[in-house]
Amino acid sequence: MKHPTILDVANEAGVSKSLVSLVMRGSDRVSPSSRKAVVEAAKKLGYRPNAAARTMVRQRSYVIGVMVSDLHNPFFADVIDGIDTAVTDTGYRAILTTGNRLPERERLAVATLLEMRVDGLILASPVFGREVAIEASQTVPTVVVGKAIRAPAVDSVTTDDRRGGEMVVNHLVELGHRRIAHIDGGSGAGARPRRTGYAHAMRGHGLESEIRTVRGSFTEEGGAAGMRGLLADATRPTAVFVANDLAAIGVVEVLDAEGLDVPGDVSVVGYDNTALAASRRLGLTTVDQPRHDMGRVAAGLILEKIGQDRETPRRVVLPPKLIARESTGPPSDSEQS
Amino acid sequence: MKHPTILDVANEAGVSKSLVSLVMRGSDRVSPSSRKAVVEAAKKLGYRPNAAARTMVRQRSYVIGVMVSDLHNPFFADVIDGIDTAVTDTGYRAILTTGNRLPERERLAVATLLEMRVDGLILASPVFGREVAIEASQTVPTVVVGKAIRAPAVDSVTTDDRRGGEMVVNHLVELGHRRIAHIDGGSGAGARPRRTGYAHAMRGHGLESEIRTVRGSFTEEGGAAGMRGLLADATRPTAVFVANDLAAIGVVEVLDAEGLDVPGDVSVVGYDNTALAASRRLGLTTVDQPRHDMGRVAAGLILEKIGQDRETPRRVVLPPKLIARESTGPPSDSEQS
DNA sequence: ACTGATTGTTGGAACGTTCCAACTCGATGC
DNA sequence: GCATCGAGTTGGAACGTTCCAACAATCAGT
Repeated sequence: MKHPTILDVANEAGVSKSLVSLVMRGSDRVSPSSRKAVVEAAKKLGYRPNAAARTMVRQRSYVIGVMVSDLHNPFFADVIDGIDTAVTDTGYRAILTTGNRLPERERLAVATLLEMRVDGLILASPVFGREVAIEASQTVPTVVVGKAIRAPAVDSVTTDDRRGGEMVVNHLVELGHRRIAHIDGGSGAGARPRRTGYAHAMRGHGLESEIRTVRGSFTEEGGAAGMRGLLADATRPTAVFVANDLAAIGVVEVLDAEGLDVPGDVSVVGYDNTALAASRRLGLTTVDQPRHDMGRVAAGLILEKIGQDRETPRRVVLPPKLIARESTGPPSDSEQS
Repeated sequence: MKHPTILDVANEAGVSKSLVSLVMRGSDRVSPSSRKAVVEAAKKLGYRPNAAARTMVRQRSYVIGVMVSDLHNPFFADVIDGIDTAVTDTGYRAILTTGNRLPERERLAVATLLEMRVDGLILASPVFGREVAIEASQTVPTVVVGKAIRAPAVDSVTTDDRRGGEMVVNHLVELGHRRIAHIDGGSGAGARPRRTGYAHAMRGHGLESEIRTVRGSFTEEGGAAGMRGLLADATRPTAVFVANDLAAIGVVEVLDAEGLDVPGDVSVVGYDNTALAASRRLGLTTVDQPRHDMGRVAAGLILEKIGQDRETPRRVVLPPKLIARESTGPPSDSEQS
C-alpha cells in the first residue's frame, strides 16, 4: 500500500536517483546497461511516478481540467471525446469534474481543478455566473464551450444557433412550406438565437406574415404544450420548427394523438441531433452541432495559449448542419398555397 | 499568471507561514485578529492552496478517482451522480477520466489517476482485462462498478441481472402470457445472467417447452434481426423479452412494419430504463438498475476501505426493479391458451 | 603525455505545503 | 515572587521529484 519512490528504485538498481529520473523521462544520455537496471528495478518494485512531486518542481502539471455542467446531456460525451482526441500525443492529459447543473457544485468542481494546478481549464456549458470563469482566466488559460462569455481573457467555442434556425426554415421553404411555426425553448441556452434565425429567414423569404412563435421549453412537455396551442388555432401550420429534439418528441406525440400524420399533415424539425432523433422509429429531421469539433477546437485553443501568451480572446463559432430525415416532406396538395 | 504561495500571504499579513497554514485549515487556535489579517491578505492576493504540495506532505490527496469507460452511455451519468452525492461533505472530491471503450486509453486513464495519487479508485464498467484492476488494487482501494471482477482485493458493485430476467418473465406470466421469447444480448455485458434468469423463471412456471431464445445484440439492428427471426416461425410469441432498450426499439420497429400492434399482438420488454424507454411515445416496459445507488455504494465502499484496512473483498449485488409501461398488456383472447 | 571534448553519472537545491517541537507572554496559583 | 500553565505563534524538516552545475572516465588529436 506504500508507494516506492525514485530513491527506492535507485537503491535497488544501485544507481543515483538522478539517473532513475533520467531513465523515467526517456533521456538518451543513459548507457544501455544502467537503463536496463533501472527499468527492471522499477518494474520489480511497481514504481509509479508521483505527479504531485513532479508538478511541484516543474511548475506545470501537464493536465487540462474540464468542468462539465451535466453529464446526463449526451452532448458533452462527444465534446469530451473531441478534447481527448486533441490532447492525446501532446503529453497533456485531461481530467474531468462535474457540477450537476448546481452553481455551488460547479464552483467547487472548478476550485478542485485550480487547486490541482491544471495548465488549462475548459468549462462546458457552465451554469454559474461569468465571474467564476473570469476569475479562473486570471490564473490559467480558460475556454468556455457552448456558451458565449464576454471577458477579456476568456476564449469560447460555440455553434451558430441563429444560422441553424435559418437553415431549418430554408429547408422547409425548399420543400414548399409557407405556414411554418416555431415552438421556442423559452429562456433556455441557445433558444434566443434559434428564434431570431427563424424570424430572420422567414422575412428573407417574404413570409413575414406567416411568422408564428409560441413559447415552449427544452422538454417533452414544453413541446407538447406548444403544439396544443398551435392546434387550437383556425389555420394549422404545415410545418413546425421545435426548439430541440426532446420537445419535438412531445410535438409528435400530440400530433399522433390527434390522428395527424408526420410528415403527411405536419412536418416536424428538432434541434441537436440526439440519439433519440436518429432512431429509425422517429427519424427526426434536426440540426446537428459539430460536438466533436467543438471539443477539439477548445482543447486546441488551450494548448495554443499554454504555448505562448496570447492576449486577445478568441471566439470561435462553428457552423451547424441540417440533418434531413423522414419527419419532413412536402406539404400535402390541399394545404399548398 | 503566477500563483501566490502561503509565504506571499504570510508576508502580506505580517505573520509566519505556519500561521497562514493554520488559518487555511480552519484551526481554532488562532486569534481573531491574526485570522482576519490572513483572510484579507489571502483574498487580496487571490491565494489558492496548492493541492500538489499538500498531497506531498500529507501523503494523501483526498481525491477519489473515477475511470469511466464510456460517457456516451447515460448509465454512467447517474452512477457518477451517486458517487458525487456520497463523497460530498466527507472532505473528499471526485475526479474523472475516460477511456472511450478502448483498452489502451483506459489503461492510460487509470495510470493518470494513480500517478496523481488518488486515495481510492472506482472503475466504471472497464473493458480492459482484470489485471489492470488487480494491479491498481495493490496500491489503492479499488471498486469495480457494473462488472463482477474476481480478485482478492477488488470490491465490486453490480445489479442482479439474473433476477431482472426472472422479474420480466414473472410480469408477463402474471399478465397471462405463455409463449414468451427472449432476444438476447449475445456476448455483451450482463447478457448471460439475463438469459439465465429468463430460462430459470420459465421453468419455474412450468413453461419449459415454451423457452425460445434467439441471438441478438445490444443494438437496434440486433433486436430487429432477432425479431425477424422469431416472425419467420410458425407460431408467433405473444411476448418478447429483449436484451436492452435499444434492441427493443429495433423489435418495435419490425413489429410496426409488419402491421402488428404493441402490446395488442405482441408485448415487448426492454432492459436498462433509458430515457428512450421512458419517452411517452414509446412507453417501454423495462428493468431499472439502481444506478444512483450503485455509485453511492461504490463510493461508500471506498471511503470505508480508506478508513481502515479491510482485507476481504466485498461484492455488493443490488436488486433491479421492473418498470411496467404501455408496451406490455394481456395477450389478445385469440392467443390465450 | 597533455589538452579538450564527449559521454555518463552524481549530489544538492528547489518547489509549496503540513507537522512538530519549541518558543513567548500574560495569567494563575501558592 | 516564583513555578506552572495555556494560548498563540514560530522556524525547520520533510514529502518526491526535476534541474543544474560539477564530476569521472574515456577518447581524439597533437
